[in-house]
Amino acid sequence: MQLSYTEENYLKALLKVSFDSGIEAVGTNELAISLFVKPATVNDMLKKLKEKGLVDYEKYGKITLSAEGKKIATYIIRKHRLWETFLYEKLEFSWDEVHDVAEQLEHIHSQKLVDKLDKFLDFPEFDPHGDPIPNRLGELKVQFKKTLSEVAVGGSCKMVAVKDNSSSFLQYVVQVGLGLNNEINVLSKQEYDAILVIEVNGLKSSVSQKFADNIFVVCHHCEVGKICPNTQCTFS
Amino acid sequence: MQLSYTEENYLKALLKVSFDSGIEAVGTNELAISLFVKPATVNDMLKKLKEKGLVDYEKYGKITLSAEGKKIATYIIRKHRLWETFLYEKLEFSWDEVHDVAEQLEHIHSQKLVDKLDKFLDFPEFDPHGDPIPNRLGELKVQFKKTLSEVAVGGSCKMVAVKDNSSSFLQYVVQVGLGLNNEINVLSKQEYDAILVIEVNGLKSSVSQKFADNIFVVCHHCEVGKICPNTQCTFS
DNA sequence: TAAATAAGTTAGGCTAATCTAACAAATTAA
DNA sequence: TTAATTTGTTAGATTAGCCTAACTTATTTA
Ligand SMILES: [Mn+2]
Ligand SMILES: [Mn+2]
Ligand SMILES: [Mn+2]
Ligand SMILES: [Mn+2]
Repeated sequence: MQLSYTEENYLKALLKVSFDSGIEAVGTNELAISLFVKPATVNDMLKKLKEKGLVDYEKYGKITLSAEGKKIATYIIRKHRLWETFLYEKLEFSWDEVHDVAEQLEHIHSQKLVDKLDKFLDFPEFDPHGDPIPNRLGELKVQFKKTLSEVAVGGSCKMVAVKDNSSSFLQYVVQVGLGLNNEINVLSKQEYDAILVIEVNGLKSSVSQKFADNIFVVCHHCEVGKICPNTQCTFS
Repeated sequence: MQLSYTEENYLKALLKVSFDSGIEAVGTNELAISLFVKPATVNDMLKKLKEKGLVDYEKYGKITLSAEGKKIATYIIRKHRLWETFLYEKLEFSWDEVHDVAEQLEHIHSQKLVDKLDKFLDFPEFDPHGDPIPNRLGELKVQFKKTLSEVAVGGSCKMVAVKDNSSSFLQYVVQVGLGLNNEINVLSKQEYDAILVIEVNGLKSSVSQKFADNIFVVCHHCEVGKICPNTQCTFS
């Protein structure tokens, strides 16, 4: 089934919104916000996607992806993250520049291109933002993780991913000396507004709750797909 | 000016048709054939492109690209050929597979991507089909060349490009043992139907006039951008 | 040069993706 | 449990890119 650029984006948004909210069933308005269109527009498209068997949904009910819809959405994510990795690893893009270009590249239709790109990059498991890249079968590594705001004062952790992929946020992350796999010490937290003082590679910074909510961390002994050897670890 | 996928294809077709025919001014029907649409459709688009200052044309007159239109069309060609080179050189695509994917990739909007890709490929001057790749300034290497059908019986030459980029033709070229920079000896030619007997790396094959019209060749002493040291050379 | 043919244009219609405005159903609060 | 609010749907319009059928202009050919 050859889908349009737009149809693909609706499927991807559905997967992303349900993943981010933690709830499988998604509403029309929610989806409209995520796609920067009006609810009426979403409603039209939903009818078409239902017709094609890509979403399950009844009038006034919640929306979920069908098995086929989810497969396609996952494939789009796979392409997006492979392209981000390519741009970052091979073309010297910085991690805040890759997303917008990948938004375009993810819609190129060529199975061979995706497989060859995957091989060229040596089958990467994570993209430049720490997000897992689905493999040919749609499987991905699940990382047990918390946000930086959940880490106790006095504790330390390792950054493994970012939640917000916007250029402005990512540039800010770099500014406080942070990058993937960096150690973070949480020195103190304000009662009143939850402002955190953190230390990264000797550099101390004050960051907001909002900032800390968008940084994913694990215990610094944690390894992907394994049980953490640290018996005190509260992440896995 | 951010153009649509379709508008870009019209500009590219205009450049290609005028280049292939050797005549700058192009007609509505000609363009329609090349784009697989109807003349009426071309007419609609022409009005829009004229409005945007990308083509010069008056009702019932011939069509030419404006300076701006030509610049954009050349940039699309640059992207197309860089992507073909990437697929061929880095992702193990064969030369008959690259064109269709490049037709999609040429529409990705990112100046940085193009420049970085160019650098990653070490600023290639020719694509896998022997076509010149315009540089950042839109300049390209012009190769003096003839078609294989113009070579005299008993003569020899070197293949430098193909005219037809279709998968079926390119596969046929490989089948007779030919590739870029291979030496070809023209052993004989039939009076009646111009069937040629050629020899490539010791392999003899009979090829049609149509085939020979689509193979571009030079003298085997010729080098791009230089005057051939062979005083007998009839190519440059 | 007049008729025939080719080339180009116009009018009107279709579909995909979007919108606004009005309406209907479901949920929440009083 | 009614009223208010939120959420979702429908009807009707718009734009880009395409079409067919009918028409007009330009070019050939007799
Ligand atoms: Mn991204
Ligand atoms: Mn990412
Ligand atoms: Mn090509
Ligand atoms: Mn080419």
